[in-house]
Amino acid sequence: MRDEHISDTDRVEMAEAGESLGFLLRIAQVQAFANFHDQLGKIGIKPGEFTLLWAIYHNPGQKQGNIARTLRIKPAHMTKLVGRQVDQGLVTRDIPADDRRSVRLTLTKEGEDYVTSRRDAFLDLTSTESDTLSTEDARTLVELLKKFTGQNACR
Amino acid sequence: MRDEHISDTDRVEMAEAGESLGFLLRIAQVQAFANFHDQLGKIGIKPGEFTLLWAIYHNPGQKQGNIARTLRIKPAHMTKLVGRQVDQGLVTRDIPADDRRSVRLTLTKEGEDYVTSRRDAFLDLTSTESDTLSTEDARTLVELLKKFTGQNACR
DNA sequence: TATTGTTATACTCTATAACTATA
DNA sequence: TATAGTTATAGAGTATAACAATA
Repeated sequence: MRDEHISDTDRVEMAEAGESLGFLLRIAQVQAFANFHDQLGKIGIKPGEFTLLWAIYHNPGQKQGNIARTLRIKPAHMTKLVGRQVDQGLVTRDIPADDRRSVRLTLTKEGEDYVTSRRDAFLDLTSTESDTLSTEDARTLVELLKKFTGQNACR
Repeated sequence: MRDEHISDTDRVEMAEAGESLGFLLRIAQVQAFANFHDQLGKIGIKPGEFTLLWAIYHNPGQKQGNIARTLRIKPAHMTKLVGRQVDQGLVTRDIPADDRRSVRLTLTKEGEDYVTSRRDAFLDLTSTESDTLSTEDARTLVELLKKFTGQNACR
């Protein structure tokens, strides 16, 4: 099974791992973020941070835990992320009377302005990420990823 | 465009971002790694670490930089990763006479044993990652990701 | 001058567990 | 007892820039 030779070209062979979903997803994600990051940096957006603001914008008053689960952010990290955005004046925390354990998140006026002013740049990027794929392939890829992650299913 | 209501269910709406390749790739990767990590942890494998050993195993004597580029590992981080594996006695560095700037990586006997003993467990996991997809969909997804990342193209 | 890799620093994210307070 | 979130700590990964050695 072992490649019994010394690599003499620049081509790196990944054997069975080259067919692995986990491996390919990691590579693809890093690649998508490379484009993403380059562009977003210019307009002062960090992917993770903006995605969180985006989620709160579209789900005002949603429970912190639900947003964290959707974005696959761990509770401990979520606390820090939210805290940072509260400090920046972009987000407010509210403790609802009906369940005083939970925290509901809403954007401040500044937070809304932050999102709306960067919305177009953000969406432009997320839609033009796939230079190497045809429109049709990109759509199929997105649909399969949605299925895989359950983002289109009820939770 | 804004959702003008207070979220009253646990469902989190991502609007246009829910169609974004970057967003979905991140979610998918975290999800794939959750399964992956749970299982691999039991047999003492870290995904990134094992993937690097796997790449060296299949490309003995390959230049460090080429492997790093394939795995999308940054040079600075690669130096540390390789150093750790050299310290563990799994990898050896060689400076070739024809280009004394470069480093060629090879597994030691211990490194080869490490990979071969965990090979089946690793491949079992990478092939059974996709519970939520049909075999056909999983195959399509893998092919599209390969196309997107250029893993099947020459470099 | 350009390339290969190293060092150093700071930051982001993850993993884990112990903890508070509420239910 | 279970759930929602917090705090604290350690580690993994990334970004960046300055650097040495070699081509």
